[in-house]
Amino acid sequence: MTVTIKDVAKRAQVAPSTVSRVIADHPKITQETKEKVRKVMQELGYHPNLLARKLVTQSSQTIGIIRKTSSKHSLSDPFFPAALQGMSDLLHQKEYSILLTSGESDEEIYREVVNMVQGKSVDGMIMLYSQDDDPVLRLLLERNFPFVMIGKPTDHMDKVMYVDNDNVKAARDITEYLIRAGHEHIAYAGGDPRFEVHKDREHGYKQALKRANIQSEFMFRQETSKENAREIIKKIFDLNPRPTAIVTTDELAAMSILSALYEQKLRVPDDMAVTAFTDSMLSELSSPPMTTVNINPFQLGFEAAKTLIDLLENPSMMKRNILVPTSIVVRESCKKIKENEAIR
Amino acid sequence: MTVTIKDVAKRAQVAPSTVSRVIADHPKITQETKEKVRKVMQELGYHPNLLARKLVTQSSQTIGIIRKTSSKHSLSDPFFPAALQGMSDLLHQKEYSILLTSGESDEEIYREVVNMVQGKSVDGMIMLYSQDDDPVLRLLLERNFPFVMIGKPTDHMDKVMYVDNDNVKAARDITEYLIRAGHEHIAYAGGDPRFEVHKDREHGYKQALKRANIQSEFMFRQETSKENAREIIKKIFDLNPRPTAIVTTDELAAMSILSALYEQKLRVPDDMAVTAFTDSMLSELSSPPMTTVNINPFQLGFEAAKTLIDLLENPSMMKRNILVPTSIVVRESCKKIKENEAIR
DNA sequence: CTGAAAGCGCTTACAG
DNA sequence: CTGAAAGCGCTTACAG
Repeated sequence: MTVTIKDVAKRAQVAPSTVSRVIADHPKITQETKEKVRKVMQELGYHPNLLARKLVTQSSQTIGIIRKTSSKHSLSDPFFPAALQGMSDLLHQKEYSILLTSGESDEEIYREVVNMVQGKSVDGMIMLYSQDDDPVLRLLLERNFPFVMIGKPTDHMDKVMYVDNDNVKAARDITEYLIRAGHEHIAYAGGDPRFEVHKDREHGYKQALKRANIQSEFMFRQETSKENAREIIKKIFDLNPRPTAIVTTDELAAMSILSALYEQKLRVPDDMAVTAFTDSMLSELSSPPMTTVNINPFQLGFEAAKTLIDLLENPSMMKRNILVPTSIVVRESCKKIKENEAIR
Repeated sequence: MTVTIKDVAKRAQVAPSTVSRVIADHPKITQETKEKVRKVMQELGYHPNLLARKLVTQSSQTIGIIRKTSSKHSLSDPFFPAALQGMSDLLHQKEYSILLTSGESDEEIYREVVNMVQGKSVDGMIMLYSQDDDPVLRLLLERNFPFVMIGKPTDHMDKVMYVDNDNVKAARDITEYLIRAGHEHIAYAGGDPRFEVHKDREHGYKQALKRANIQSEFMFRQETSKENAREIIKKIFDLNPRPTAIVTTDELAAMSILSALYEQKLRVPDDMAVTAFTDSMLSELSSPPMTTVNINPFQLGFEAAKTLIDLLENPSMMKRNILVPTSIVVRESCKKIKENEAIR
């Protein structure tokens, strides 16, 4: 039923190997034969079987993407689609396909990765997270399998290539921005510190306070769902002195906080300043639009893919890590504290 | 370097075919041989080469997902990740992998699909959209290639299996909801009517007005970016009589509208009622939380994948289309118009 | 219950 | 410049 290289060869009266070379546009085949063979391919509607090619060339031209889907939260977080788009852009350009993990639990994901790696389904992998003591990371390292991490490895720093923001700096910057705006009591609502990214951002927040000689520190570490946001707001407004600003570390968290404040009829930025991370359209479209750390998720994805492809094309390449710069996009969710108010 | 079935066979002193059967857990192999072979597989760290298996079984155990990435807009729209998660869940359960298209333009996407289909990289496809006069659809149909569409086909209705909401009804429902709340002048801000989904929703909106004997109709069809939203709001407030409610057809559009209203210091729902579609976390987290048509995107993805797998397992199965029910989730972005006001 | 052989559809040294 | 042959790593009738 399906037409193979042999059928083409027979019809064109050449050897299968010649057809194969025509497909590859091998320079040593005459223009004449090429044309003859191509004509037959047309006629027969021939299309190469990629599976067969992959088997013999031992290369899948496919990249696996490992994502954590654990929290329901992350489903709507714009980071994933943006980073995916960045990877997708570069990989498409290089003619690589994208294979996605679909597991929920850590064990499932681990098994999928084993399958991809050992089953030769992918030539390389991109990890979309960095986590303490991660079996997936260990496996990749053990097998010496090409991969790039988005985020900073907690371990084996010298062995893994990664693409990341300077998250310490990013969080420090936004905190300092608030300090410059006159805020002295600043709360932090971040994520699970088992993930490196959150460790770094906590760190940056603390650094900023320290440098400004601010003693008070208010950390909230649970996933910032709407319910948790309510609690956080409640707690914050019970505090004395109470924080006048909240640093959050993703857009959904920021929106949850905005929402909780709205419920309490508290105004942003008048009653409370709020900042976000990521900077997708959400920050622009929220009410009020949010002042946000733009971490360039598209670029993170793009550079990760690029680094991985470079590595595959040149396996002995020097290890290199890439820091994608961040910037603060000022919108309307923070305002200056008046001098006299700042002192109270 | 890599250990193959032959290596295992040699070490276990059996034939390669036996090893193959052990892997497949063939019932006619003695427990004894199975154990012996499995032990050797362990020792050698054997893992089957999936590529080879796929070539010989002529099945890739992979599903291709065709998505339009054209508009930048769609990058943050929560529909895609939610539907992806639904497909992912089912496919993972059935041990299928997911291959994503990465093309931007229609031509690129088309070429990718040709490659997947002809190159035997996927066993079936899921189309995440339905569009007029679509070459991709034509190709799939011509090749008689198994696929399921999310959305309603514009053509060849009898030949394509699809999973969809009843979008006419969904839009009618939400419009009627507003009418029941006393709104008489209701604007509609929807998307490009080349996509079937938008045609249907326009239709539903109009139906509701007609049934209620409402003459005034206000349609805005451009992609509802923040800028367009500003213009829409401006136009609406110049209208006389002016609409008191806006039906939007996705969450980002709704947020844009909310944002434009916020800029003008107009209050929702007091000055304007706004409704959304999809119902991800966004509708819950916006300020105010939005009354939304829940289209169950996860379920759409899940059912599409399920239908496709059923079809692959039983190619002669009866064509079946699935309608995923929608419901209105009432939150705070609409309120009743007072009787006396409703009359003006 | 197990083995030998053929074959999935390609590519790539090796010859000539 | 082109062909014959071997091989990528599996699976699956066919025998016995």
